[in-house]
Amino acid sequence: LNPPQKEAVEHRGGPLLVLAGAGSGKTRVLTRRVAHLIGVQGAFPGSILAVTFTNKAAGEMKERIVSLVGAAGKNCWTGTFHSIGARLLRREAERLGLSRDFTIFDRDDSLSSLRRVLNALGISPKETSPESLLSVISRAKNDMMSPADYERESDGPYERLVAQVYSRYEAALREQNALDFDDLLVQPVRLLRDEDVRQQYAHRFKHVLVDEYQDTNKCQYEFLHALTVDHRQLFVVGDDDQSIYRWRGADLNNILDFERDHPDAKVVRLEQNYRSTSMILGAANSVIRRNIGRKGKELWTENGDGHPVLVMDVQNEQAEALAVLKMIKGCMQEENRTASEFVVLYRTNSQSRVLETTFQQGGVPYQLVGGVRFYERREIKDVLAYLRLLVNPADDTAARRVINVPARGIGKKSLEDLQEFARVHEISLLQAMRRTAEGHGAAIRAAAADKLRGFFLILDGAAARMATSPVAEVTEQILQDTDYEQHLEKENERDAATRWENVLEVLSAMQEFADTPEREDASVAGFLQEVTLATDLDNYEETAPRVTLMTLHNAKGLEFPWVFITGVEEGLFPHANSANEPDGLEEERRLFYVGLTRARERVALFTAAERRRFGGINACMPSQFLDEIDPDFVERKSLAPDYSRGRTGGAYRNYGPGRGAGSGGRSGGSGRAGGSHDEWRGRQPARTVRPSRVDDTPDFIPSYEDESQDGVTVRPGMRVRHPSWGEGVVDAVEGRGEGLKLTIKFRGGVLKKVLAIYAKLELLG
DNA sequence: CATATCCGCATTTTT
DNA sequence: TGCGGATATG
Ligand SMILES: Nc1ncnc2c1ncn2[C@@H]1O[C@H](COP(=O)(O)OP(=O)(O)OP(=O)(O)O)[C@@H](O)[C@H]1O
Repeated sequence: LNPPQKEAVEHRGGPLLVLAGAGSGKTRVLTRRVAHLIGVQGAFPGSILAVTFTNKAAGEMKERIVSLVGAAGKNCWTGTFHSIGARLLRREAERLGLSRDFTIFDRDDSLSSLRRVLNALGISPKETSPESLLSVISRAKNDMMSPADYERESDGPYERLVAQVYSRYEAALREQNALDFDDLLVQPVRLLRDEDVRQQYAHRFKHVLVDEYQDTNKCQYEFLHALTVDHRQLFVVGDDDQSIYRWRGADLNNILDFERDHPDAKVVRLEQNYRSTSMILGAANSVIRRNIGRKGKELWTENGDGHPVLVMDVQNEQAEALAVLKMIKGCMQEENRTASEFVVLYRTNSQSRVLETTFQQGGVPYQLVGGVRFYERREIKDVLAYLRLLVNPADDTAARRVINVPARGIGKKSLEDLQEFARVHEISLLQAMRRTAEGHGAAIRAAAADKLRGFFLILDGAAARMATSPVAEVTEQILQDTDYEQHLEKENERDAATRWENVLEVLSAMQEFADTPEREDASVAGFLQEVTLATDLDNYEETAPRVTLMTLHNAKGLEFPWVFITGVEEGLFPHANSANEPDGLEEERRLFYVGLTRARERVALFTAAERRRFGGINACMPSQFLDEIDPDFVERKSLAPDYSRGRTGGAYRNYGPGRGAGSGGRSGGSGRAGGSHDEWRGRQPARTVRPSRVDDTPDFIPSYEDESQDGVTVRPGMRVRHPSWGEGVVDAVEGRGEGLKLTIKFRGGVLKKVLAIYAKLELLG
């Protein structure tokens, strides 16, 4: 630790803020602080509450503590705000009038409940989008506004509508004994408004520590305040330049006003960056300097200059993916790097698709973080819905989910009738279903009622087994009884196998959960909770020999030797929608800063001339952020500018100025410097099976052999040789550029379809 | 009521 | 382009 780091770690008395830029060791300081509190200042592990940004980081911190002080270390509370909130609420459920078995609703469940509310209010989801309503409500909750508060302050017809929906939505959740994600933050604050409870917990948690403080919201602020207002042992670390969650309610003022809110606060600044080369740091600093209202930090490093940030112009997203792939392959081969050293970052999840397919075809293993979460997949949620009903029979959302899975002849109409019956009799949907099955409920068709009886046979059987058997076994029986595998096949033959595998994975997760000794909450509710709060990031294996693909948001707090950022184009990054939000551009810039500062050694930014979006091809302009990087830290390169039908592509060519792209000279868009297609093609050697490297390829672009032929027009009838299949004749040509596929007839009439750039083909004529 | 097919819309980012 | 909701048909 350097002196200021040490000062922070060893600080005694009063609130402390470590305000420091990227890679300056904030997280390290936080971890060491916990160790110091226990090891040197004699704090009990049980008196420590440490909030981390992921559950994984929380687990690692706890492990450290346990290795430091032994089993007692388990008594400290570490976790994300959400998981800590959930844990607190399970303990204190009755005080809030909740049952201990409450269900945590994910976004899907919340939306489903909201849709039902809209339906009951006669509001058409077409006119009023449930998604945007939910986000408004979520925002209100994170700002600690109750439905009544919202109603009071509502202005105009839309807000009045929101107020009404919000209030009904909350009631719907309470009726279902459910909490949404935001409740996990809001309800603990409500809980701590009871002075007795507050004192009890404030007394227990004598040391409260928070990582990534810049992205806390009002609600989290109040939570921390309630716990620390008396003893003032609040230790937070953060970087205002890395706040990227304003859109979900994060309040930068929490960190900006820390000193004002805590007059007795000490602020420690860390200015030495240990992560990145000075080129990368210089590039990142030059970008973030453009934001206004910053605390302002000067970062320096003892690390060497390193290499400039590479800016690559490519034709389209396919060329982009391929270029990334090739660079990674080249580096792995020639610099002996492992796949785990690379991360590919992007602004939107949809950009991962082309990367995935390219990596698959190129045989490079990857690890996708984010996107559709595992436990949000339909088949998984179906299975878990049965468990949810066993734990919490009031969970109408789960009931709605499984009522017709597998098909029981209960469609829209019967469901409506059942829900209406439940509403009139003030019972849960499950109870309405049971009464109907027993013959004194809603009037639905006899066949459907019969199927419902079958449903309860399964559910009640499972409930009975639950007392004696492990969850995994109970679930397995449910799957058998419902013929779920067959259901999957009937539904969609193509995906059935994958889906079933996912289901089996859940079973093994249950087993693992049950087999892990000394769990705080080993109940089924505990399992469901863990699963709902788990993110991909928690399962992320940083040392696995795979390239990481993830959004820039998910990359916060991580570091990699090599960072690729794709899609650095106007409208995508910064995202067009950000223009609608106040200070949206600044937040995008912070996100860019976060991306750049993940890198230890090298950064490559990609900007495409065109990109497929919604099926159409859109022309793209390079992102303004590229111009904002100080030219001294940039090296600009252009890849083969254009591909035309029937020619395999791929050689790197250098068109741009070697250095200092600056702001001028970009008006023509990117990557089109090569003139017309024919002209360009005409200049290529007639036949180059293994082109020598383009001379001016700078040495920091990994040198690799281009595996495709370059500049050759392939036509049906041409003879080729394949290393393993021997000689053959091109039968058909489809696709273009990097996606060029050849159907080749080999000896014996064997037809093979190959991607030209990967098949090591030799052209014979 | 289930199934097949069509159409329209979407992509910002996440617990 | 691809999914999910809406509509038509059996
Ligand atoms: N005093 C130090 N000596 C050597 N290396 C250090 C020191 N402090 C931190 N590091 C290293 O610097 C890197 C960044 O540390 P850390 O992740 O804690 O920074 P951070 O400020 O939390 O970064 P960010 O805000 O970007 O997430 C890590 O690899 C860490 O091991």
